[in-house]
Amino acid sequence: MQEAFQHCLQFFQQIHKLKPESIAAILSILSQKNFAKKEFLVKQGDISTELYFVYSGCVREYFEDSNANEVNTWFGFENSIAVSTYSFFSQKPSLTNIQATENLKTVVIKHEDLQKLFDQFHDIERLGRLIVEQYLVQIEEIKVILQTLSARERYEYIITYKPEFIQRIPLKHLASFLGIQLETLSRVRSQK
Amino acid sequence: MQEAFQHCLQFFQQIHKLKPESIAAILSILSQKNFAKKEFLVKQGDISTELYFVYSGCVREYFEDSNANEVNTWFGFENSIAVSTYSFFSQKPSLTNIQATENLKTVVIKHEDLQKLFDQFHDIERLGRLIVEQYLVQIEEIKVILQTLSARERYEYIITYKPEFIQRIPLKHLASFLGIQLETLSRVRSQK
DNA sequence: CCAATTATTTGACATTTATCAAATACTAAT
DNA sequence: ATTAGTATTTGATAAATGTCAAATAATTGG
Repeated sequence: MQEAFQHCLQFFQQIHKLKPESIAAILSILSQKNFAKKEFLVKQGDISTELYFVYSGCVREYFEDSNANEVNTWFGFENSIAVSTYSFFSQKPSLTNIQATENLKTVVIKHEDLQKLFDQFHDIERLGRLIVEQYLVQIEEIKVILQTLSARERYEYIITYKPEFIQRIPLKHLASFLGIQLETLSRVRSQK
Repeated sequence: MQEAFQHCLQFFQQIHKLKPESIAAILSILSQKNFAKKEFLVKQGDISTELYFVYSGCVREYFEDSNANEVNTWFGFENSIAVSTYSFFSQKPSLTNIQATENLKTVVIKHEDLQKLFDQFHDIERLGRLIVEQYLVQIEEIKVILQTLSARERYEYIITYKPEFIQRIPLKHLASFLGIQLETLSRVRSQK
């Protein structure tokens, strides 16, 4: 049995316990995909047909704005789900790229397979709902950060609540995630 | 048959068609609640046990920050669902208030009843998942606004994509929603 | 190890936004 | 209509952040 699949399953079961048939069904649709650093899981403009459980490595989600600046919208590490939400949910072209920022091992779930599991297994649909609920609450938290905090306070929030970001994400990416300029972030850091 | 219930049901069915038994089950748990302007649907610190479909009127969601400033996080008009997400999902104390900003008619769904329907009817659980997915995408949109746009651009976004906000929401509330000061918003408006 | 690239810092200055104070405009209740 | 309260605007100034340029530091592939 694949190590990565087990981790993925554990991730799910921690959110919602599944019955044996559902577990078997999920295991039957999982596959594994590895990405080299800088490879893309999802490209802006493409329809995202897959969702990824990050088993090891790190990804970033970003888009290019009208001035071709990259705006980073999300970072994912081990034991998180990487998905271009809008595209995966609506099956319309993705607004964002998802890119490996380290060599990456993922477990893949295809949209089509997942829909079938949702149809067949009520408890998997429940799991899906709960995951989306959790994801939503996390995004709301970041939204409030962007709405209310100064550059310095945003950085302090990261230090306190997302210390792994400092270790693993280049400041250039972190800056746009926090909605500030790289130089401002650098200054805020030095005056701490 | 209550007018408001029908509207609520239509709202749901537009997102996901339900089977007759599920419709009947939903109708059996709906109730109606009206709020006078300034009344609270949810109070910061309380556990939110209800979700509201706004039939008429307008609500705002906000919290008080450490300096007792109000930060508005969401506005809801007719045909939307007002819910303190974190609290309703987790059944922990709410981080936000939800308050009627106009006299308000709502259809109420109790958390406890909803969980029972989720257990009993797979298609209602599906509906729940789809609603959360839509809500999430909307929040991500606002998050990007806060992450990337200047005060002027934020205001222009509202004018273009949320014109009803200008009509129905006092600038004071809109300002904190956009993460800018009231005076800045006023100036941005005058120089257009 | 070295060269080339990429990441981060620093400086000078411009621009945007916040802050504080006050004036004006609007609204709702009597 | 009048008054009190609330909402919005305006002005002067301070503070925060952005921009552009360049220096320094770190990392990576050969």
